Amino acid sequence: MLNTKQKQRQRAPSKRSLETRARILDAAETVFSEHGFDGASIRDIATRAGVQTALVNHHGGSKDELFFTVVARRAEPLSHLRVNALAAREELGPLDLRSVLACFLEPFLHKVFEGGAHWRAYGRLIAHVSTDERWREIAERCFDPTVEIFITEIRRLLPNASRAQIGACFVFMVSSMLSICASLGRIETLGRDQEGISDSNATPTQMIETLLDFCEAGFLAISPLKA
Amino acid sequence: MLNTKQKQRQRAPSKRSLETRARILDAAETVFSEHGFDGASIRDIATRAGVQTALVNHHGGSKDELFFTVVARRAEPLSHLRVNALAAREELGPLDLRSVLACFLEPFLHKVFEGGAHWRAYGRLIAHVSTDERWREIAERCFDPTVEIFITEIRRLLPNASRAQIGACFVFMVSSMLSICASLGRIETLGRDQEGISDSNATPTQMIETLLDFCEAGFLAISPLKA
DNA sequence: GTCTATAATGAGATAGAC
DNA sequence: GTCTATCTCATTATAGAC
Repeated sequence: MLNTKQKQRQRAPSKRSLETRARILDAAETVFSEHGFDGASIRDIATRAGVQTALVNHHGGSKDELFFTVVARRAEPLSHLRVNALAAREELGPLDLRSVLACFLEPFLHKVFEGGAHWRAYGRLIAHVSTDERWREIAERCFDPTVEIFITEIRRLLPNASRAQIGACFVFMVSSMLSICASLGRIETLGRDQEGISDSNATPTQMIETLLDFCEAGFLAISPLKA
Repeated sequence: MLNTKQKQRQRAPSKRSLETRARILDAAETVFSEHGFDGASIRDIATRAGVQTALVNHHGGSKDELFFTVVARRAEPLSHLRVNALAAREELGPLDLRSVLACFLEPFLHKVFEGGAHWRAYGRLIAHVSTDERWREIAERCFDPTVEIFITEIRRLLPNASRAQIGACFVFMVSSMLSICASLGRIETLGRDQEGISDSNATPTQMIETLLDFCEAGFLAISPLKA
């Protein structure tokens, strides 16, 4: 299903073609994020992009290929942001656990909160990808190389935790991170009391801090300090 | 979409009818859990149940109604397991945070790990429900009454944490719990080193303990002990 | 590259016989 | 309650004109 070979382009595509392609990918990102893979239709995508359905196939290939392209498109810049954040932090002195987790979580969540509607849609899209075994291969190809780098750092910082525990906690952390994209409304609902009164407006910054507090403490809890 | 009114039954359904209905709901549960709502087809469900497609509509109503029925069917017994666990634990003495979280997480995860293929499928199904805003209403009706009980207890135990923080952490916890259903394979992959060697076989019991460690510490981290 | 038109398939739902 | 047969509609994908 995931035949993702690139077509050999004979010539550099025209500017107009590139714009159309970008519009189609943007539209696909939005529609996939709202309805999931099966619930999205090429027609919806074409309508939103303002083109004909045939053009979606022309630029995006099959529906499967289009989905992969949309997920992969932002995965690479995201990976760079994460790795660069880690490298920049390493310049400042020895890494601690919280910094490592922050370098993984913050680039993504900053984009989701402040990167505009496209990144917000992308966040929901990745939440879909993460709950469907069908897209495991996409997740592995797009995200696991970066994840391995961070897990290696965490293992170094938590030598007394087992690999299985660290792997499990990393998945817990990613799921929690994605729940901010997929379930923000639910977080806000549960943050109110029965009269619907919230005792604090949860800003994006506060939400990221809460997630970091939660995950940092969670990782430390599985690492017995006395070996 | 979520018109869930019950048909007025004129007569008690026959035993055979009830069995057919159960087979259809079981099949729907499996197919929905594997392909999501949009990816599942009434025809798949009928084939798996060994009946004609018309029978699926007859017993399950529309596809939407069928989906709601499948999610709600196990939500009620699950809610009772959770509330009963909390009540039983309260008999033994004052509640602590870990016990409250365990009474929420363990009934579900015990069923997922030991309750057979149906509960395993149900776990994956709920993971789907939780990442799709479209099913918020189902989640609220089926699960939020129980969630409110547990959040009330947690607030009592963590008086210095804000409601917003507790709500967020509860969503993190639920997401982490569901990741065990939806991403068990990914947890196992990330728990190995690059040679594919795992340093500990993660049993269900160990995984539940890891999740409890992670979440308990996470909640405590957002509760400043000195007011 | 872009469009119109259509092919080919599969979907959910239902009417009506038994 | 169950089954056969079918209706109606939406889907992906492509062929071919411009």
